[in-house]
Amino acid sequence: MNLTDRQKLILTLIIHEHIRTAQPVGSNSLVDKYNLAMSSATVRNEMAALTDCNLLRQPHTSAGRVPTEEGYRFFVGNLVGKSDLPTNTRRTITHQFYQSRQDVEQWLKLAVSVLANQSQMASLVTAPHSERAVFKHMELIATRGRQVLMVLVLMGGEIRQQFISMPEPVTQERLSQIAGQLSDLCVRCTAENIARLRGQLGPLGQEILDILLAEMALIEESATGEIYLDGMTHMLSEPEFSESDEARQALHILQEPSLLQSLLASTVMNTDVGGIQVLIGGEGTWEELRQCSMILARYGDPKTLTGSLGVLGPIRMPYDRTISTVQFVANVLSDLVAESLAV
Amino acid sequence: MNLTDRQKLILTLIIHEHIRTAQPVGSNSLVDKYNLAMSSATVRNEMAALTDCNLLRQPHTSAGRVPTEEGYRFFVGNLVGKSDLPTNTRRTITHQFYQSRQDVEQWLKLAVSVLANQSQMASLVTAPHSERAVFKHMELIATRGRQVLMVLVLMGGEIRQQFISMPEPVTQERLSQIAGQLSDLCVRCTAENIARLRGQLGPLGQEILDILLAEMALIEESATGEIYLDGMTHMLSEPEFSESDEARQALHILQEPSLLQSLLASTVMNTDVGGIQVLIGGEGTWEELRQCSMILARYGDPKTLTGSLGVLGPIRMPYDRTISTVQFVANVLSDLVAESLAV
DNA sequence: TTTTAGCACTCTCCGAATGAGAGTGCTAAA
DNA sequence: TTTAGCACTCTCATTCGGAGAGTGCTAAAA
Repeated sequence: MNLTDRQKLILTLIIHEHIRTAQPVGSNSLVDKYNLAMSSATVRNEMAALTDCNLLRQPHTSAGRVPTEEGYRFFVGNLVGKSDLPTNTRRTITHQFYQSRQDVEQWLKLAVSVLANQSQMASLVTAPHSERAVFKHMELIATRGRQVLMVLVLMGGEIRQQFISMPEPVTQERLSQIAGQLSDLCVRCTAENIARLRGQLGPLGQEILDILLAEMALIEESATGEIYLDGMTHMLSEPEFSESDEARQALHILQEPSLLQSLLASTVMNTDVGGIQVLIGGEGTWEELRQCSMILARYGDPKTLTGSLGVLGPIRMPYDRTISTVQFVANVLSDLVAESLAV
Repeated sequence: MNLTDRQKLILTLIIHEHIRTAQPVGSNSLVDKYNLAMSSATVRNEMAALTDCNLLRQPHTSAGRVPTEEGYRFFVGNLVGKSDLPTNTRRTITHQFYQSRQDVEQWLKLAVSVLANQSQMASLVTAPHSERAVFKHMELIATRGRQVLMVLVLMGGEIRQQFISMPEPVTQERLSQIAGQLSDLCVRCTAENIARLRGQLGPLGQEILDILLAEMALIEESATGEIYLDGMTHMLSEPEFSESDEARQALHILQEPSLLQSLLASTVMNTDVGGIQVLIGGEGTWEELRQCSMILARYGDPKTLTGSLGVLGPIRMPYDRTISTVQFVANVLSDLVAESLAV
């Protein structure tokens, strides 16, 4: 796709103008608004050329032009600059993170809310997660009746918990003893190694071992950590979603964990930490996202713990600013993860 | 409000018909559809009377009638029967709960999803929560670096956890020792009693004690447990929310935890377990809910642990069926809580 | 060769006019 | 007390006719 500088300029301006107004952009209004040093006829000729390249599209004869998905893709790939977030915005965000409790859950909630507020779109963050589950420590805590909470800590620092129901009430002392014993035996072990312990324990220990194994298998299977969402209602204020049926489809993808996981698995999970992925109009694969774009990034420590985050909005979104925001928040989270990994 | 039986019948039929069609109901179509043994003129007279009582309303002269909020309130209060849920629906729901893991979190997620699916509306469930926080047990678990997870169990079985950041790395043995010591000292104590221990511990113990106290204060302050939501997208398919602006306002209330908590606090929290509260059109207080109704209930064990649950939908909702559903799910959850309280 | 002025043409988006349809309230008779 | 009949009202969908915005093409200007 070889475009002249003037064509690139005109494409960029049309995209900016369309993002601002959500309306088709005409040659006259473009020349007027940006004081271009050429006539509207010239612009019209260039527009016709861009339309031939499939970068622009006319909703109908005698309407202005609207960027196509391909147009947006070209814009994002070639024309969008590395616009940094304003310094004071960055400071505000950083400040919020340092003010919050030193607590992964708090960070993630804050991150998803910052993304939603800054971008005015729907946002998501997944908790950091490691592919290999290596045992570090476990606790068993009596809650009430025969219900016991099992807390499992993995080497990366990831935490999982699950309630289990004992066949009969067990005292906290006994639970602590079993947990201590298992912790000693299993430390630094993967699920396979732990499986070899079967038969070396009492009946109660055996039962808990099985649950532990099941949980570790579950962790290794699952592609992501817990999913946090925010800003869903922002979608509803965009004009393209005023017919709420369009919005429903897109929001449905976010709210259905299995759908969202497979979406993430086939896109951003293949990206390196620090990289950004831009999904425009569902890219032909995701029917429900035909009207939407997503900007996704990966954060964390590549070797140990990684998670995904991103925003979902209309195709007509301010890509430069949004990409910077996503990138910045991803970096902040990566730093926080690194910091908490360091002793 | 004294209505003749015939007026009650006509009001009921109009409400049913309006719920079905979302349209104003006219006298002729009503007589036709239900084969009434009276003429449309008679119906018209009764409709005029009901309009005088503020139970019906005309969107404009020469349109049919639409129930007013007051009309719905009268209907719900006086005319709606105790329609039980169909047996096989009840069986399906119960079955789902018994198939799920014995885990409070799983139960709540299932409950909120059952409510959403059965009612085809937005639904919410809050985790069971007790007003008084009485200490039962605590654990401290090293995760990574200086991050430590504090798990706090209250007498009712409620669990809270929080990450804390130690000034320097601490071994798991030391943490377990402190946790054991504190657990022994604090068992069955309220926050005030625990506060008296200040000064009787080493510096590290002291620090953890302070965090423990802060957490217990937080628990006593908070009105509800964690909030689970589901079915938000159902709202968007109702015709009254096709202009998505209306939907945004209502969904916003659900997604803003503080708003939702104060809404619950001023309504269903005053209800006894087993009771049902129906909020129609925001009841003049909740501007954002002017177009909505909520059906709320309280579940759990009145003395120890209670939570709220309910659905949010358009005013024009099938109250009888929805009330039964909410009530049934509340009972199921109450049973599960009671069962897990029993040893 | 490139740019631009001019112009005919196209398509959407109101606003007004119109008629069909549904529903009402009133009156007078059953 | 109920009902048939009727005049009246209001919405809704349709049609029609500019006004406005924008295009593509052509021929002249740079």
